Amino acid sequence: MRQLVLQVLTEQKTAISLPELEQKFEKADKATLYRTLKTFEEHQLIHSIEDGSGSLRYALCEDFCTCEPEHLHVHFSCNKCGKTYCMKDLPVPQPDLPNGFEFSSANFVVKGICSNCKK
Amino acid sequence: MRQLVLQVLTEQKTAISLPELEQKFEKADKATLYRTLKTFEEHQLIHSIEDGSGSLRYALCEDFCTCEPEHLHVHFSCNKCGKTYCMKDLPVPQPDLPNGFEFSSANFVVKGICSNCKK
DNA sequence: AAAACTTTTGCAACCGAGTTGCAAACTTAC
DNA sequence: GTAAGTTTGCAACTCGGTTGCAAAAGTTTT
Repeated sequence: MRQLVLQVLTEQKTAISLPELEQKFEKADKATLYRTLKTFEEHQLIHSIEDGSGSLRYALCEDFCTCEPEHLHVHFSCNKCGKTYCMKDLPVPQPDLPNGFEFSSANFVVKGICSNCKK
Repeated sequence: MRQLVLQVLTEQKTAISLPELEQKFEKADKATLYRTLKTFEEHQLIHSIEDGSGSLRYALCEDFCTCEPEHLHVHFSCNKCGKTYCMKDLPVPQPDLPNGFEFSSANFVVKGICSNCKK
């Protein structure tokens, strides 16, 4: 099962949500897929994005990604097709927080129209 | 009802979620509060933040806020107390998107420990 | 002030994403 | 082959959000 999920993930060009993953299989149980994603995430194989669609989306991490703040990248969520892209070349800036606030992670999602829908 | 909700909102130092708002009242119905927030949001009195807590949070907009991209600010979500702060002084940077991608909005949430929990 | 109409509210039901307990199926080790 | 550990599937449940509908409250018209 995990191997199959991994395969689907590698084939994806955009981040996938649990419900979408369910549909890809029709056979596997939601709970299994859910736990698979959690396991992958724990082992830093994938990262999760809160794109505001109501469901978390997941995408493969880069090789050697340690999921540290410096490695975070911007995500783009298309208002039209709903796809969520990993902008791996766009690092998340670390803003100057006020005194006493400690940065540990960040979620930066840009919304708009993707190049595919724009055409 | 709306007046009461507005009052609660002005008293808040951090963004509030629908379930939290419900608790503040004990009397009013979820649906009423829900619709109130939606109405406020439509009229750009408040803005919503997806802080990844599983529930949307709302906070009052600044006077004359038009909710345009340039007016967006960073939000900070504390991992300890769960509060979500509006960093009104920190504008959301507009990253250089690849060709064909059109920016329309953004959600930038920094996570970590807030100054209050740090003490 | 009553009638007609509009708006707001409360209830109940529902949906969808995520999550968990538990027992069955499967692996691996001995 | 049996015991121990792991993975899977089912079912049930939680929780935030959302909607239809009818009652209540508020407005306007006459």
